[in-house]
Amino acid sequence: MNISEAAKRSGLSSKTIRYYESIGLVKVAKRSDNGYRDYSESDVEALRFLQRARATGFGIEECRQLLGLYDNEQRHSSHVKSLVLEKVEQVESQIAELQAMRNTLNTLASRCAGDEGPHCAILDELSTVSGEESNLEEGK
Amino acid sequence: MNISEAAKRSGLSSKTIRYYESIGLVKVAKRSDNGYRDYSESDVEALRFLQRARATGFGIEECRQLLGLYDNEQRHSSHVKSLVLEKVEQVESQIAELQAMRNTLNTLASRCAGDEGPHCAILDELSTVSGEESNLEEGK
DNA sequence: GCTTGACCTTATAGTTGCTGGAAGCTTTAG
DNA sequence: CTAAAGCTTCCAGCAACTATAAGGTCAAGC
Repeated sequence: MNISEAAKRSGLSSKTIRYYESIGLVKVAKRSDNGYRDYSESDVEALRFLQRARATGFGIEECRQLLGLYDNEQRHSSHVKSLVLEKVEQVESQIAELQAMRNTLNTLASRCAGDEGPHCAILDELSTVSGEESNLEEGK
Repeated sequence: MNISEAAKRSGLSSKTIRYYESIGLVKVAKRSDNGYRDYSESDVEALRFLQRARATGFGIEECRQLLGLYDNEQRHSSHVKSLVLEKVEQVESQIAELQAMRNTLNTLASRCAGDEGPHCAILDELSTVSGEESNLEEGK
């Protein structure tokens, strides 16, 4: 099957598939007589695996590891599990960062009248010299 | 003051300050006789504003808008507030995405024995054809 | 047989927000 | 006087693609 069919079935774009090939994340596709890439079902399986792993938050290099384990009959499932648990931690710390941001933003918004006038507590806070009594971080 | 002093006071790096100048986010700094950039207190104030806004989650283009409002005596605080509230929404949807990811990862991990054997539910799930009864998304 | 349009190919550049390094000034400390 | 630190500019690179250009191929319709 041609690349666009493989794209449709894997959920990746054709561009992304070529890109993954170019960085060696998937093996080089075999070519038809016309020079087009030609994919088999098992190629699509690997592509779908990647699509899922990426959507689940794994980076390219982590996908490379996962794919290596996927292809390795000698793997230990504990190894796979630890990659996943490590990723959970990373995702959780990202969540915490974003929550802190959201709290700061909400605090800023709550202090601003949001009217026709030019005075704005948000701008005041953003320009405040660190160390002045603003307590922005505390989300009061 | 020289750039490294401005960097220290604003919380940005010298590189970042030069970068902001190069993309027109801050006005071109005036130069001393030796060709070094020379910053005033009010320059530092703008830089600090940017440092805060970036840390609070605003992108470069959003910072440009905020800075425009900061410098505009005719602004309406409602305009600033709506920028902030829009950002809150963006941050919240990012949080939701990451939480979904985390749930998926936890579900994956919980199904994997994590032992010496090669069988691994995580790899099975990641390679499952969409539409088969896995219910990964539902985080069961 | 020819055209049209969809699909394929490669190669290159752009995205975001910086960071790092090279090569070459000036200034400062010993 | 010399060495180190600090400044300058410009170019490359990071992640993970996406967009664009310029071209080859294929299937359908006339």
